[in-house]
Amino acid sequence: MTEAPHILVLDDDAELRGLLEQRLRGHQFDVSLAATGDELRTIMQHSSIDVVILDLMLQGGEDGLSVCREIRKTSTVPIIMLTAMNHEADRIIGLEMGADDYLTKPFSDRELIARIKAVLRRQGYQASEAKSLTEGFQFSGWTLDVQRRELRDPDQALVDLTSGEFDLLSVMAERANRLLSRDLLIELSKGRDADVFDRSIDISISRLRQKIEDDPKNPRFIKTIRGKGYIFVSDPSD
Amino acid sequence: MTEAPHILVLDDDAELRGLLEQRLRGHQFDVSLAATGDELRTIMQHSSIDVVILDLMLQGGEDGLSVCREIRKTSTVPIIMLTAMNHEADRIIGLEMGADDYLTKPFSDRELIARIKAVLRRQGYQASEAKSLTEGFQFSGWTLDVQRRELRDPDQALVDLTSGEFDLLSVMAERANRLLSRDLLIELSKGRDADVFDRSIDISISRLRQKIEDDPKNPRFIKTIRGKGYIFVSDPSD
DNA sequence: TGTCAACTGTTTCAAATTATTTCAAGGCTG
DNA sequence: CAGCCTTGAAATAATTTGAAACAGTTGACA
Repeated sequence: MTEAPHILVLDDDAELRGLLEQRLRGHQFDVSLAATGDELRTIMQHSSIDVVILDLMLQGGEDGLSVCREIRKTSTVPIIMLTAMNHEADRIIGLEMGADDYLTKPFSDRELIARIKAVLRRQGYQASEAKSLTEGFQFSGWTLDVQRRELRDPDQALVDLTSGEFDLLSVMAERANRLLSRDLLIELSKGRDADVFDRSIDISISRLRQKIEDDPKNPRFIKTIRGKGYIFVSDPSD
Repeated sequence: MTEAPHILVLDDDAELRGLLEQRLRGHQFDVSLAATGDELRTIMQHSSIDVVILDLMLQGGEDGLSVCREIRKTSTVPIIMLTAMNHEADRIIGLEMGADDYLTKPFSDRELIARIKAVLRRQGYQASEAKSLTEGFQFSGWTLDVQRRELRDPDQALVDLTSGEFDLLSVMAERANRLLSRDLLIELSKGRDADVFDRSIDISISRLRQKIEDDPKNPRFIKTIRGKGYIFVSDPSD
């Protein structure tokens, strides 16, 4: 029996906070509320959060995007942004900053719940990301075992990855279905900052594709987003 | 089980308002009423609306078209306009302003209900607009999977789209059956403002047509509206 | 009805971006 | 220390995109 997912809501509007709390509890979620970025930080340091709901527009010096970016420095928790306007620019910016989905105000309970469940499903929710560290990742029959540092294909055959390739794949699998910039990938997988002409990630991606893609020219898993980076598409649904 | 779609009616004629409310409720819709643009704004800010029904002719400073345009700045909710005259110009103007359909007064319940159901179906009614980001779009047997960034034709064959083509098709599918200006398309799909002589969208459209239209010279999905822009028709009847 | 200007469609080509190969430096193993 | 492996820089190839040019269409207006 899995426990209820724990949702953290950051919004400076007390009324909306209360409303969200009520609705989410009604749908069997655990809920924590924060009015400021500081409160959010405190809560995240002390409890295990499964989804963060962030208002794009906060009063005071803060805004949702910088909070989002900050969360992303230390966590891969799914983030859903709330936006006032349904403007596609918001979407692009939000997703580039590392949000997983967004919702336009006003929204119905139904919509919100659907999105929460969708991001949880997409991230392969298993009781608070505890699984990823201990057991690894699964995608379309493949298994990435972080402990043993082994990758197995759908026939359970070992796929020989170099250390660097394994690190890159881990980092991407851990952030599946998100846009990942080259800079971020270099930082996360190679532990150094990228300089302006750093294209080493392209080479690593290319080598990884040769090993895990059926048809490396038409990759299923590692998609290129021109001008932005890459997305590792995992597929909990099949 | 899905909730009843929520219809918002804006009309300054109290009698017609009451009549519409009664009829719509009789057909299992949720109904909200507004007599002025201000009322409409208030309601839209606080509840999640699935269809707006707008009278083209309002008294006072406002008219339906400007209200329509204003709604379109922040929302993709389907709009049905009511017009007094059966004049083709009205229709064109209405579509230009972003309406999804229109009805000439007088009209029967049956017609109104049919139009409402039609726009809901066209938008792929599924808990308002919640579906788009997480699930994707379907049109005439085709499948656009936003998550995987893949397009499949009716035979489920993968259609190879470039990053830019995919983005363009996504924003068009998200706003299917609406007039989309070049400027809007550039902003939404390329995330930048259009220059005066920017015709990059034409080229992208042309390339997209080569890939998804049976006969690119007589496109079924992507229609050109001379002097205005393009419309993505999600379910061409011919 | 014919003409013309405005508008749209398509091709061509070059710049920008991404993919892959080649190769050498450095690391690791035996 | 020789041989093999890994990695990334440099070079090269391939792809994507949009500007420019040209072709085709449409509709206004004489």
